[in-house]
Amino acid sequence: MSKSNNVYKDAFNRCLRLLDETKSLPSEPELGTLLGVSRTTVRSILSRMEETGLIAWNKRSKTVLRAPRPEDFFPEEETDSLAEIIERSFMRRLLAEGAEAGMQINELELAREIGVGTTSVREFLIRFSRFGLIEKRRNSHWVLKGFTRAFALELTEIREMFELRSAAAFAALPEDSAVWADLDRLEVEHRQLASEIATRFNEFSELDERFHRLIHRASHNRFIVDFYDVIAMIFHYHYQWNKAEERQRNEVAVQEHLAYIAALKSRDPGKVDAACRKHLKSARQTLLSSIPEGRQAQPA
Amino acid sequence: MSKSNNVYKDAFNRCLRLLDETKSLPSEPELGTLLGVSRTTVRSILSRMEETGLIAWNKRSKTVLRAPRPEDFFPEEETDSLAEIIERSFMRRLLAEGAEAGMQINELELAREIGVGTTSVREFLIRFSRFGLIEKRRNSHWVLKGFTRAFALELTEIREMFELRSAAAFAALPEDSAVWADLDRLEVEHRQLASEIATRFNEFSELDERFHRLIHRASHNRFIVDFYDVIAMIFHYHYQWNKAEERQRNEVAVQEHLAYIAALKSRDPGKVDAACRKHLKSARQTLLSSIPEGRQAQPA
DNA sequence: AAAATGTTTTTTCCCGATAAAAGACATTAC
DNA sequence: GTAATGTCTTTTATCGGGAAAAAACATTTT
Repeated sequence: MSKSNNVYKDAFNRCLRLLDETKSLPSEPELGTLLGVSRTTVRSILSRMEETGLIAWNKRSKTVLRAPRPEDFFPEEETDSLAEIIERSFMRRLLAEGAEAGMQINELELAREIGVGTTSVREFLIRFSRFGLIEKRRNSHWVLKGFTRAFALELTEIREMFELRSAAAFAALPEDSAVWADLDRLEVEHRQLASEIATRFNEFSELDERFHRLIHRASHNRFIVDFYDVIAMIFHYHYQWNKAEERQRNEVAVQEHLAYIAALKSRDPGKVDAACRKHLKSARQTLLSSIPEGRQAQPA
Repeated sequence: MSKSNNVYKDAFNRCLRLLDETKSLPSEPELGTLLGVSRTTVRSILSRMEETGLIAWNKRSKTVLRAPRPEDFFPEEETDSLAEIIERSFMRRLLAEGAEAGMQINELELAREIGVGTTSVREFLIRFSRFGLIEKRRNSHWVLKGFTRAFALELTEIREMFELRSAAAFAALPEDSAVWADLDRLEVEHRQLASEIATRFNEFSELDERFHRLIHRASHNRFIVDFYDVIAMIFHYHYQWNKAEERQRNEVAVQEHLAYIAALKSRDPGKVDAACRKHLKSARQTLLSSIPEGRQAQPA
């Protein structure tokens, strides 16, 4: 078993959802673009859909025969890529108790525990290293630096530097730039979410990420844009395992975003700076307050 | 052949140079620390030294029998790690003519060309991706973004942001911090180099890196410190293949560094900021002027 | 002839295996 | 009894191979 077919399975599931909407499927290249996979994979999907009686397939005609049933779908867990599986396992360990700074990370042990080859674990660790949480000793093990208070402070320092600059660049964008329409759409989504915050507060994370990425993109600097990956990763996992006060936290953040959006639309540098600072400050507070006090770096 | 023994060969060569200085070698653990390798490797080295009549080895006594001869050394090219070999080959391609933005990068082709396994190339590309010059298409090839004017501008933008902040932090460091002694030493080295610039101008690169790293370290922020890797890599390769006006360029830079050092020692924030800005500005100019005009990003 | 389908080739992703190197444990020397 | 040496075990670095997925090429359909 050298490579799982999760790409196929995931695309198959997504394709099933398309069946509900139409009576017949489009051409193979079109489906490929739609699903983000190659024609090879599209044809595998169509083959199986034909076999299981979902469609009748003859060259260009792909007629839907019946609606998909729950058992037609591949199980969710089989649609994840190896990288995602490894990332999740690793993050669970990292944020769990007992993951102290200075700890060694063993590729072989990780691989065995997760049930994957060492190559995949190595590649993951190399990719992950840019988040600043682990460090490699040449020809030897990785060292965990730990999700410490220091890490959070260093992260937010850069974030604030980058976002203040991006926000200023955003506000200076010409009137006819497409970003203003994007911002308007995000504003509407924020208002909707604000009005139903009691039930939909957990949808904030995703909106938050889209909003900040839009702002960072205005910097037109790949290093700033890429750095948001670090922030997004930390927030994603950290809040996934730390639900305390989530609702109230998000309620406050939505309002801050709305003020921030208003400031951007005013295009007044002073107002933008103030609104941005205010939001970043409370974001930092939230992150810091959720780091256990005991989680300190060990002396080297 | 699964792994080359370049660690051993490199450490062996370095150990040979130690023979000149002493009549007998220290203990195995001590040698290990000195050479930065494990005892296992130290023992391999000692074995060979005994075999080739360089030392007499019996338990604790390791007496030097003769001075090392040129033929005792392993060839230089056998002491490089695979990662270094791949990096050099890749950078040569990248900075050569014809490496246009948008070009595809083929792991298999690279591996065959360099004569290594695909795994090593993959790992290299993942590590290299943080430099912002290449980008991965999921389940598909890498795309070259190219060493363009835009790249240089984005890089220097961050560099300037980080270095101004680091320099300010540096100047604010307490009198008894160890960095002031480090700075003094660097100042002496700068003065020495300045006085012999006509013959030693090519030693500037290394000094430059040590100087800027010292400053960046004052930020106490891992993201700032790590970002210097990007700068160092670009400067290293770029100047290696671009020797135009090297002497004059370095002569100017040394003087700027000396002014910068003086400003830091004055601990006057205004002076530090001015000296830092001046140096960064000329560094940016130098980098930009050396990028061929034709090297522009292609429309997506 | 443009765009689809059918077929073949190439590349990516991932595993298992193996030598190099590190690390751990046992024993000896000072 | 500390610190070295001697020996054994584990981990890392790297390759080759094979299935999944992409990409390229050939053929047909509209």
